[in-house]
Amino acid sequence: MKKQIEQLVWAALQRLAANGVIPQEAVSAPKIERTRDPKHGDFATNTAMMLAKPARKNPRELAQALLEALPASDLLERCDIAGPGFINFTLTTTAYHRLIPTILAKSHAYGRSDLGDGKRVQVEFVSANPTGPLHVGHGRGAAYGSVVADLLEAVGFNVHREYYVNDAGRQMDILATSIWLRYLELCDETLTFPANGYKGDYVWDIAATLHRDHGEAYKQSAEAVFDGIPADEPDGGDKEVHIDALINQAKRLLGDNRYRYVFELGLNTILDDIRDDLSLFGVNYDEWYSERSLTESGAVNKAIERLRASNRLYEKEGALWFRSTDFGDEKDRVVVRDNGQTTYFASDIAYHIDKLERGFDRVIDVWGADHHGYIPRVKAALQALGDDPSKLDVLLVQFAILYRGGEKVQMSTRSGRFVTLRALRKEVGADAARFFYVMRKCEQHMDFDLDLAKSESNDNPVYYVQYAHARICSVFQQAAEQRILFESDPKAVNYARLNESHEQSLLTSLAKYPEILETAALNEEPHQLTHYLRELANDFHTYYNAHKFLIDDAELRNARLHLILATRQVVRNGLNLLGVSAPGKM
RNA sequence: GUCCCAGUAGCUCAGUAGGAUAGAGCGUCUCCCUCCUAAGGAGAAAGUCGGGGGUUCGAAUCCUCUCUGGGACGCCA
Repeated sequence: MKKQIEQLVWAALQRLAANGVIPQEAVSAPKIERTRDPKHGDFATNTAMMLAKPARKNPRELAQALLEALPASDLLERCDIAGPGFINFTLTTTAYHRLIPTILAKSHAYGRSDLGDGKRVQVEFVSANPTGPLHVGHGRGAAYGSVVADLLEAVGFNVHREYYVNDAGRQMDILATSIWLRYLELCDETLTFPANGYKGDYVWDIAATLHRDHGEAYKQSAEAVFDGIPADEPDGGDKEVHIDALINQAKRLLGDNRYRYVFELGLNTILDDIRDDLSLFGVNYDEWYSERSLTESGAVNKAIERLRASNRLYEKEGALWFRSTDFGDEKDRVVVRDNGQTTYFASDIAYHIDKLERGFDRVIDVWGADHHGYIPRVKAALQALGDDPSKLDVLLVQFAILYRGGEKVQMSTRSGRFVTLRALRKEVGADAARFFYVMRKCEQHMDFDLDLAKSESNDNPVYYVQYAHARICSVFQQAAEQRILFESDPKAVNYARLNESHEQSLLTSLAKYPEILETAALNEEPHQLTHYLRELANDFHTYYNAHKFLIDDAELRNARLHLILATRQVVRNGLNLLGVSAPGKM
């Protein structure tokens, strides 16, 4: 509907420009918006006020000229000039009534568009290190990223969903070593577990698998393992030095093959768990991209060589630095450490080059807000290599801070004290969790009150929206049970009978849906959709309380039933995009 | 110290590519089930949009200064 008005105003502007009323160069796409107050009609534009200055005319006069140039349309009931020069458009009720059969015909496709023109967009999200189960912080990125991806797809982008698997690097070595030490404990060895090791129960589980499958084939005495290892932090040492020494010891004592086996066992077990967890959360990927593959394919070295060739690298204190300050970063960054190992940043450069080489028109990274300092250096690297950094958009998701009993819940993967996404899902359900997560703008800090989320109270807006859907289903259930006749052809219904104000506001809300999808998708703001659904549900519940649908007047009954059928379709479409179920019964 | 985010009703938050009288939910206070699910609805009270300047026909929205809170600033990943 909005688009149609836009086209009308655009045509009028062209006509005025052709007649020399306004300068051609001042003409731009008119801004049409929904009015807040129904007294102002359905849509309004401030175009006349915007053009008043370049046209050297009084805004109201210009508005009048614009109205006279407006092509005729059966969409419009009337157009008025109001206030300082607004033009208000009031649509005919038939325009709204026509919406019902349109929605029912389009069904699940109602609201979708081809705005994105099939452009290829990659959305990378979650990408948590596979060193432990996902926790509730990852959950927000998962819900947000997947809804953004779905929204973009709904407005016509070709979307590729990707998880970057950090399957190389020191954290993974720490995990492998932690598993092995727990395994030794299962072999009745007595040892002091390192302060910096992974202490979660899942580490015990993986160690138990190793013990069950291989008995004591991986056993070494605790004395041998800790021989010559510098002190841990509680004993006055450095925990980082301590754990690094233990990693080296594990590699030496186990040998390459056996160490690799433990490492892979840990990686695969946890990755499987993450895959399973996300899939049960309604989050699915097109690709799981391995960090290690970048090293193995030589992509990391190639990226470093390219930087070297473009003269952006220098050596200092034994390390190799990238001069990111040339591109606005605060300080230069290391790509190869003094011990010869490439940094995580080096892999990330290679990864982002690879993303652009794969031909995406746009690349979206969903990161935790703690990574914000990381953006300039990645963009700097892309720029240094002649890529277009504006193709990369990084969306930062603020942490969800958990509260339990009014107290902040401390989280740390390493210590094993965290609330997993899996636990949250089991407690509050995937529907409520997803809805909650995307209810807030991503850059907004979020207080996630576990007690509130756990209590299945009616405070939870997801129930409110789902209830609207279930209620409509229930009406049709009743109609069937009472053998009430229902005209099955939406085109054979007399919608002119819908003249209650409740019906009008419900129709207005239904008409807004495509507009909401568009702005929610283009601004990467899923919360707009959750708010919209709440309003739509509110319109329906109000209507439900004010009027009865299963009435004797067959003509009116059919009109009303089709209206709520269309409403159900839109509620269902919206919930579906959020990855939330639309139950037929509650 | 530098950077990022936030500050709107008692609480949690929408609204910000400038638009008409700033909106919801929760909480509080009144009402509504012989009626398609009361997990609902109707109504009321509640605001110096952190503060000061500026830009203009018009500012919660843009600029500037300032106050307050949260976070980030490794040859970690």
